[in-house]
Amino acid sequence: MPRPSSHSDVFNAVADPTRRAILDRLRHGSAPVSELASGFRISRPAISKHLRVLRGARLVRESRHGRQRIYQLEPQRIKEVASWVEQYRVFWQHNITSLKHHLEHISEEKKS
Amino acid sequence: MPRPSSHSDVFNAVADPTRRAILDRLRHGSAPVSELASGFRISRPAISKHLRVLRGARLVRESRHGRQRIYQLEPQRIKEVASWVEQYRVFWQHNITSLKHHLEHISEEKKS
DNA sequence: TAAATAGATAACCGAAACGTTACCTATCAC
DNA sequence: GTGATAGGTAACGTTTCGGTTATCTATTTA
Repeated sequence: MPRPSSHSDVFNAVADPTRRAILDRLRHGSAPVSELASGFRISRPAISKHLRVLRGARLVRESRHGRQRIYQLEPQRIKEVASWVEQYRVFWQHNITSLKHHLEHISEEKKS
Repeated sequence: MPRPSSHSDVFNAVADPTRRAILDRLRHGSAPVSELASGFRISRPAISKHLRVLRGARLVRESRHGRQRIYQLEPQRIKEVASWVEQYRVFWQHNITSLKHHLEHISEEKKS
């Protein structure tokens, strides 16, 4: 019995390399679907599905201009990933002293 | 024809909420499997599988002590996620001026 | 109005993900 | 040695994912 997986989860949206590539492309400016699709060998319906996931996660926004749909980066929710990751920074910086202090700080918080 | 998906991909490993919870637990210190599993309602084999994925992504390390296997955080590869996310910081900080400068800098790079 | 273009949706398929139960191996305690 | 404990592996089922082709709608252009 698998979990619902929330479908609008940012971590999940960002897990796929094609979707990350789309976001990376959008960092350089908004673009219509055809231009986004041109960078990949997969079919356009496949791109449409990826865009739907990105929309669901509210990582992009769609606006219509004529028969084109312009996609735009909406980066606010990437902060969720950023703040999760930040909690690990002290660990990979392998400054033993600061790590020790950090862990001591945690156990202090537990006590209170 | 789905992509190979690399299986040791950090983004993929981190996409699952149970695996993130395991990593979060390990930030507070190493722990044997039984202790890691006690926080979840899913079966221990399921936990074992998640741990295998985390090992595959080299996000954790296993060391054996008697019949216990102690899992330890190995946070170096989270840097990959961090550096990807960092590229978006300028966007969510919605400082229009800095964003404009940023995009101009990009187009300068394109020309060269 | 008719044809072309931009793109989404539907139906389908194979593979992977995630869970389960059953079983196996290794170590510890009696 | 025997039983209990720690934890991995195997086999299996269901759901989700990521891709495809075919079809549909909306807009633009001739």
